[in-house]
Amino acid sequence: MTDLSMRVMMSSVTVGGRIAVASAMIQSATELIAGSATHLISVDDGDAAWSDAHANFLSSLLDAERQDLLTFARRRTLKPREYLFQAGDHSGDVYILAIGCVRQFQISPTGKETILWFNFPGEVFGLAELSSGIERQINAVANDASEVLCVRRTDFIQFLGKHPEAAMKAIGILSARVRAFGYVLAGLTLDNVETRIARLLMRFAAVSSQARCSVKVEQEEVCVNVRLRHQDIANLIGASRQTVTSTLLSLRRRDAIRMEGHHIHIMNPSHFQHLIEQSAS
Amino acid sequence: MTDLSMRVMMSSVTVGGRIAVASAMIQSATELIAGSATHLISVDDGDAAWSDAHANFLSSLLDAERQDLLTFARRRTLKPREYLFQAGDHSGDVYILAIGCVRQFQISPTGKETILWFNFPGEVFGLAELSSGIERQINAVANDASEVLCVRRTDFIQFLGKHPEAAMKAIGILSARVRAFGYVLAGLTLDNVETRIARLLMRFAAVSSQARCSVKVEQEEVCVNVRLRHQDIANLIGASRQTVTSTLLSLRRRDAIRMEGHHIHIMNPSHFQHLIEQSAS
DNA sequence: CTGAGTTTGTCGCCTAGATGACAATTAGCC
DNA sequence: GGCTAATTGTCATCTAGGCGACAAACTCAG
Repeated sequence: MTDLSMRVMMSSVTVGGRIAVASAMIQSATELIAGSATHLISVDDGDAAWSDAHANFLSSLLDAERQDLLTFARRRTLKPREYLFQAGDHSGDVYILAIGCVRQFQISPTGKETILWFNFPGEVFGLAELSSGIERQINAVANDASEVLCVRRTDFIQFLGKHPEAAMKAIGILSARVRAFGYVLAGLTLDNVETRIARLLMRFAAVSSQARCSVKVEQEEVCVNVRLRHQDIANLIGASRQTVTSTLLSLRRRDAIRMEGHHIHIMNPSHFQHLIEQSAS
Repeated sequence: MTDLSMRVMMSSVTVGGRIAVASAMIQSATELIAGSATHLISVDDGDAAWSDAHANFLSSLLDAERQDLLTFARRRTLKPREYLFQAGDHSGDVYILAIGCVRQFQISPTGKETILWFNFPGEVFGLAELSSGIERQINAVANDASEVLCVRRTDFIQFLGKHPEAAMKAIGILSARVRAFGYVLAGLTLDNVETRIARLLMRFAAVSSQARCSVKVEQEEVCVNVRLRHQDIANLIGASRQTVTSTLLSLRRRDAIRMEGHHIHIMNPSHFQHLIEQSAS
């Protein structure tokens, strides 16, 4: 497969009941082309939705489409922890993440944070408020140093109108997102904290870009290449920070995972998957 | 406002920070035109997403669009509890609910049901599996006697391609669905069972069709016109049946709600809303 | 290198809510 | 009307995991 054909490849393909996720990343800020995939991680079938939901919208576009979209785009650089938008804002932009990682979350009246989504390079977001000019309902903040492309809502709508194929892709991504949330929902009510954490890690491992993990990845081992504090994991799975800490510890003691600097490595995915299933009680 | 203009009215409008939901229903199976709204229920602003997510796709289409779509559609009648599709199916159809109520849910390996969504008349669903011809991930079953319009996936895609406006609407609905799930997610992790039930009732009250409630609705009182067993509520909010029973009982004893045959009436929405907020602890 | 600020690791206690096991109702059906 | 199956109401019991309160370990700016 040439690099060229890779450019427009969707990031997931179904292979006999399991899906092989080809993780892609934007290699150059100015080129914005999907890079080559180096690792294949198989995740649970139920998580097909998960990887489609994180699909690289930008690189799935045809060259002409992409070109057209980029003419509308303003580029914006974000420092870690810098807000892209906040609940209450009126900015009617649609965003595409070029580099980095953006966290989307809600804040409850009591100040608790619920993380809804992590955006990885190539993903579109901010579509939700696309309809009427309602104010933003959620918050988006850069998790790492990031670059986003900002497209005015009206321009984006116009773009989609002009390129039905692209609109179809947007619908596909959104649908996958809905399904992914469905799984999260079910998991939240049915699984215990350990299972929820384990599943989360598998998903992020499949979806986060592998390329940046400096440490040599052993044989089966996969890397969850997202900077996550225990508090973040807690906000993601709806548990308390303490519980996350001790669960993670227990997982480590059982050699299911390993810390490598600031990210987690899953020692043996298939074994880990197995562990998830039986722990589900 | 004439009946005619009503036909293409979107089902929600923003009114000073709160939204007034104009509940609409399909009055005649053969005509498929949105009926007139009789009640206005205001819900929490955060729930704007909720009503947009339940938007009446069919009646939001222009006449020409609707006509075009209907040429593709086969009609199917469902008895209560009859399956429309099941996890594992390969039916690549997109559905539009004409009459009745359809329940979408997942079954866990241990046999537990998680209800993801209730479809009300006019809603599109089954989009999720629209992308590649993956098999259905979830189950859909008629909650009441229902009628659905079935459109082959390829036809639907073609339809959207031909009518960018309609595609935009689909995107809008899907986005709202994503947002709505976000709220459910946050509620699930932050609120206790009483609050979750209360919020659920408010949402369903806003979204379910009012017209069928035979009993005279007192002054402020609103009707949650969906047939829900305690078990269903439990599956919807992720609680046990027993807890739902006793919580509902407690709500009744405090005159917050009232049973009317098989559905629940919320005695005083604003008071109820207040109750939700303070109970949230 | 240093000190403030953040993040992790550890305890013990305590409550919301799950679970199982019933009895009491109610609905649907012949 | 009468019978069965489904649904609701009630308890007593048990536990996962929340919460507060620390100490230890890291991070990073100056």
